[in-house]
Amino acid sequence: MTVTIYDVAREANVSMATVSRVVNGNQNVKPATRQKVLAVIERLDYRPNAVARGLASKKTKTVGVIIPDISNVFYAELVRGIEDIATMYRYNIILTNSDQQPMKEAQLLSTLLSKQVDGVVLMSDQLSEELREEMKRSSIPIVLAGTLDQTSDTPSVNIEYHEAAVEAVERLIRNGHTRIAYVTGSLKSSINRLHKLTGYEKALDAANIEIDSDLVVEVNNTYEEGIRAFEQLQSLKQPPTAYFAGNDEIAIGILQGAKDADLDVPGDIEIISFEDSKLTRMVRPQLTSIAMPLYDIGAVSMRLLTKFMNNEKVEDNSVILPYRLEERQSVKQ
Amino acid sequence: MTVTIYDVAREANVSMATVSRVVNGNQNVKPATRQKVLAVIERLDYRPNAVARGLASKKTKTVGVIIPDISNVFYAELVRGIEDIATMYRYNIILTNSDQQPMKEAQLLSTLLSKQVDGVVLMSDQLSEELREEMKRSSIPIVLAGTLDQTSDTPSVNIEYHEAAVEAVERLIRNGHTRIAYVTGSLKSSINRLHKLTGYEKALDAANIEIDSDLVVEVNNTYEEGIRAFEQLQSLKQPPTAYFAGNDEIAIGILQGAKDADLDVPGDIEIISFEDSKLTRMVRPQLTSIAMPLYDIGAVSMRLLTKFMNNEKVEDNSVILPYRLEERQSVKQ
DNA sequence: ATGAAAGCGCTAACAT
DNA sequence: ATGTTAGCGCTTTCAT
Repeated sequence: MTVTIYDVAREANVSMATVSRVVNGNQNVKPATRQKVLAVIERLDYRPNAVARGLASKKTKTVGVIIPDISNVFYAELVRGIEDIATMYRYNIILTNSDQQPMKEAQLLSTLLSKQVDGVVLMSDQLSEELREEMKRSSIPIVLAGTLDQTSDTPSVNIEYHEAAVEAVERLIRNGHTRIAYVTGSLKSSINRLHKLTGYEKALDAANIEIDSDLVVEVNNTYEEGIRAFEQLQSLKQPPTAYFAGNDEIAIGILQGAKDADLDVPGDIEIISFEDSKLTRMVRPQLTSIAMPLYDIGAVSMRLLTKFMNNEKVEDNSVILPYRLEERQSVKQ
Repeated sequence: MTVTIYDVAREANVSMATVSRVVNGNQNVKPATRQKVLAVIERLDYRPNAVARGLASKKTKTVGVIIPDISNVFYAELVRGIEDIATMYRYNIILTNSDQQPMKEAQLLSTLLSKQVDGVVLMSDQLSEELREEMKRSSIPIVLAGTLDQTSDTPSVNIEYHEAAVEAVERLIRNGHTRIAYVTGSLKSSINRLHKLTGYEKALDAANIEIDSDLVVEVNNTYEEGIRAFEQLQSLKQPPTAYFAGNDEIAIGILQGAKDADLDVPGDIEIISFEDSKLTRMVRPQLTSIAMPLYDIGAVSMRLLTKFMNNEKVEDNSVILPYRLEERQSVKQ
C-alpha cells in the first residue's frame, strides 16, 4: 500500500541504509547511486514517514506552543513570529490554547511531551504550581515568550515592562495630568503586578502625585471590560483625566467609552496603550502606545529554542528586546 | 532513562500487552490487575510515547491546519473553533501559514502528510493546481473551511456567499444609493468572483442600476488597502455613496478614510462589511456587517473531519451555515 | 483475562 | 561507499 524505504531500496538495488543516506543528505553516497535512488524515489513517489523517523531518531522536528488564546490579536501576532522561524529551521508547531487555566496548561504540556515535541514555547500570565511541576519533569527545552518567572531561570524573551510603564506614565504626567488611571489585566500576573504596576507607581511618586488605589482597575484583557472600567472610573468623584491601559483592546474600550460619553480624546481624556498591535491604527484618534514587538518576541523565542534544541551555547538565558513609545493622536503633543 | 511500557510490565509482573490494554482503556482486564498496573504507572510516572503509538497504530491523533495567516483576525477566530473541537475529540493541531502561496500550500500539505496527520483542515482563496495535485495523492480526509472548490466534491463548510452579498447590496439600495462600490479581496478567489461579485451585480441589476466596473476595486484584505481603495474611489467624477466591503479590515479602512476626509458615516457614506469579527464593534460608528460565523465554520469543519477520520457516514459533504445581516451604525436604519 | 511475538518504517552504530 | 542489524516504544493479531 504505502511505499516504504524498503521498497525503494529493493527497486534501486541498494540497502535501506543507502536510501536513508540519500534522503538525509548524507555525503557518503556515490553520486551515481544517489541519482539511481533519487530516480526510484521519484518513480514510486516515496515519502519518508516522519513518525517512524521520530521514533528511531528521537527527534520529531516539531515544537509545542502553549498560549492563552489564539483569537486574541496579541497572541496571534506572536505565534506568527514563532511559526515563521520554526519553518525556517524546518520545525512544525503544535498549537494549543490554555485560556490561562492552570490545570489545562499543565495538561497541555503533558500532552505535548507525550507527543515527543523537541521543545516548547510557553506564554502565560502566571506560572502555576501545576505547570511548574510539569515543567520540571520535562527534559526538553522550554522558552517563555512574553512571560516572566522570578522563581527560576527558565529561558525567556521579554521587554523591560517596568521601564516602559514608567515612560508611559511620565508622558502623561508631562501633559499635566495628576489623575491618571491604570486599567490593567489580571494582577495575578507578575508582569502586571511586579513590573508595570510598580512602574506606574514609581512615575507618580517621582512627580509627587498621590497614589490613589481607586484609580487602579483590574479587568480582563478585552474591549468590553475596557468600556466597563472607563464607566466605573468616570463615576468617581474625581474621575481620571488620563488612562494608562494594559493592552490595546482595553485602550480601545476606554477610547470608545469616552466617545460614547461625548468626551473628546485627547481633548478631555488622554490615553496610552501598551501593546501596539495594528488595532492602534485602526481607530480614531489613533492610539499612542508602548510598542511591544510581538512578532519579534515570538520569532526570537523560537530562535532561542532552536539553539537549545541543538545544544548550542547560549550566552544569556533571558533576552530583553527594545520597546518604544509610539506617539499618535490619543495623547497631545 | 525514560520509562517505557516494558518497564511498567516488568514492575507489575504482567505483559506489555496488558499494560497497553489498561492504558487504552480496554475492558478485557481484571480490575485487580488494572489497579496493580495503574499503581506502577503512577509510581514510575510512566507516559505513553505517542510517536511509538502512532507508528504502531497508524493513527497520530493530530490534524494539520493550513491557513493563509494566523495574524489575521479572520483566520485566528476560525482556528480557535478548530482547536476547541479538536481538543474535545483528543486531537492536536499542527498549524501552518501558507500566505496563499500555491507552492507553499502544496509543500505544507506534503509535510503534514509525511508527519502522518490523520486529517487536514484547509483554507485558501483558490486551490491551485499544485495544491490539488497534492490533495489527490493524499489518502487522508481533507475538509475545506470557508473555501470553495467547484471542480471537486471535497468536503467543505461555508455560508451562502452569493445570497449574503445580494442581501447586503439590497440593503444599501434600499437606502437610496445608486453609486455602490464593491471593495473586494482578490478576484482570483472563486468565492469573491463567482459568489460575492455576482451577488453584488445581481442586486444592482434587479434594481435597474447600471453596473460600473470602476466601482469594483480589488485589493488585499488589509486596513491600509481599504484606505487606498477609498481614496481611489472618491477621486472618481461620480464617487460612490455606499460601500460594500469584502471584509472587516477593508471596511475599517474605508470608514477611517472617510473620517479622515471629513465625511460622515453613515451621513455621507454608508458601509456594509462582510465578516463581523469583533473589530466591527471596536470602531465608531460600529460597522453594519454580514456576520460570518467564523468560529463555527472552524468548529464544524473540525467536527466534520472527525467523522471522516472515524469512517462515520456523512449525509452531506458540503455544509452551509447560516449568515445574518448584523445591523449597526454604519448604515442608516 | 493474559501473554508471546511480529511488526510499524525508520535511524544509527558497526562492519566491510 | 555500502550493507547488516539491532533497536526506537508501542499496537495488534493470535494463542492459550
